[in-house]
Amino acid sequence: MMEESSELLKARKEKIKELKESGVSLYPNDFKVSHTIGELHQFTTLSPEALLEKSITFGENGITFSAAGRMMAINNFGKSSFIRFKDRTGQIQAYVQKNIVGNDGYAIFKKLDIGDFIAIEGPLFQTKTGEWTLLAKSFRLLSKSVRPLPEKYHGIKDPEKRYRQRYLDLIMNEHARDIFVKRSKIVSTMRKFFEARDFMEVETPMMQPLPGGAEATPFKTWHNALGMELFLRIAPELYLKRLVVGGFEKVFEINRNFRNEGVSTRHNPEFTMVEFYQAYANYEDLMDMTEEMFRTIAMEVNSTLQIQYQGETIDFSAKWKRIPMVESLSTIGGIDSEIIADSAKLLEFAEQKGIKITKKERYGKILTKLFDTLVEPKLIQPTFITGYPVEVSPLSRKSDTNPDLTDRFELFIAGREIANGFSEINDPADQYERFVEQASQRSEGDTEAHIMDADYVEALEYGMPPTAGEGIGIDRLVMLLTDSPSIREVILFPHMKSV
RNA sequence: GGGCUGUUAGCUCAAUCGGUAGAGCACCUGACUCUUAAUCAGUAGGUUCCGCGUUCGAUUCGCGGACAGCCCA
Repeated sequence: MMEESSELLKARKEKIKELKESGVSLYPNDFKVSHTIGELHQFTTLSPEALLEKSITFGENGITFSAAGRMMAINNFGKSSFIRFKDRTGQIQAYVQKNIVGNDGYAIFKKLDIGDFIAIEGPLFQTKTGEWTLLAKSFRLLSKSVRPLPEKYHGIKDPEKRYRQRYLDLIMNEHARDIFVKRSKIVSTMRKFFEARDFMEVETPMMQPLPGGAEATPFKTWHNALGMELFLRIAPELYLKRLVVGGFEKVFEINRNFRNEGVSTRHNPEFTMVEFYQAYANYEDLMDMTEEMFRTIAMEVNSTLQIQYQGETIDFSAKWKRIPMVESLSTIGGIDSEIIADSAKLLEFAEQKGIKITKKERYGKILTKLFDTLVEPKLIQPTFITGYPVEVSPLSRKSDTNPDLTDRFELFIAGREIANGFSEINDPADQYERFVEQASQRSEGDTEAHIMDADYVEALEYGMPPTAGEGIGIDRLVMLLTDSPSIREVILFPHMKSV
């Protein structure tokens, strides 16, 4: 890359040579800032009493501040210049005058470029338009940039470039920056939410000998020293429940899962989930807790419970609906309840709708597929769908009132699944049978069916307290709270094909 | 996996019917000590994503490929 030689790069390299010859250090490492730019702006809003108390004075003879940041704009006037520079907390203007920094100093200043990191030392004053500005008594180059930044007004727009060179996106697009600041806040708020409820954060294996806890195709890898195949985890679920067996009654893990699937506006092969497990709780307790959590996060991040998402207003405040899946198929999906009740008619109906059903797929799976296409996209407001069929819920506890259904829910917002929770199976015999059933579906060609995990069943045989657990897709939650149409907007470095 | 669209200067975008590829910003030179996308004058900057084909001539038309965006499964 360095040997690339456009006119622009040549011009910068020439300047670098001249700066070096003037004895200017291009990459010094000894400068200390006194204040962030955000703090400087705060000072300008203080009352006269507060300023007096802190001994802060403004104007040409005011006290000296030192701030540093990346130069974003230069307006040059021959013998003086206005510049804009920014740090993580904001942007401020500085005024550099030849008669203050001297002829030699100004000559060096003129060789600096947009994109360079600079330190300014001097007092704050107001320009004739009232803008607070740092008057440069002195300045210093802190780091030279060699490549020009994207255009100052239009910035960088090409999505491919924004994702591959995210640093440019973050420098130029305030909105992109805000998304990731919010993302960080969402995760930290969530973490505090759990800690306040006596949950313990844990880390379980990302490399697993048996990939489990979800229905998905895993990535494979190889451990040389152990001489064994390992899989990147598709979910932490089974390990977290082993911890509940071990006596950690409230645990959570916020981390990456990996699924060997295509990429889309909703899918990235690695994505972040929180999973949490609580002993002596059931799936209904978790629905209550989920509502509370989402409200807490929304208030912390957006200061409102009315979420604007892609033109829709999503209301987090009202009590969220809880609808059994079978009921939703008629009331929302518009399927006649007689058809739903009859397995053969249902199959016929699904085929009419163009939904592919393999011969071996059972009633519960057909229900789920119909739900995915006819109901899910219509669930805009937060809605818990409950009562998932046993066939598609190999880790969920069977309902006491209907053994074909499980004590499970999924949460849908804006037509997307965002959370999945259930009362856990703690009967080892039941779990073993479910695994056997999954294995048979696997042998019939369902490559995503769950793998028998005898080690996990053994753990259950030592006894697990009644427990409920849930997973929430962090990326999708961030999409919602930042009004982002694509998952790539909320992942710093989304996966792209190599060029 | 399928369909549609896109790829032109560092960035954002133009280019008529197939006829010497342009602009703004950035860069460079000059003027300018209160600008706010500063202004004014001038200069320079191109593998038009890659390959093949049609043609006297291809950014433009055709075929193949790469990457990306959107939609669908």
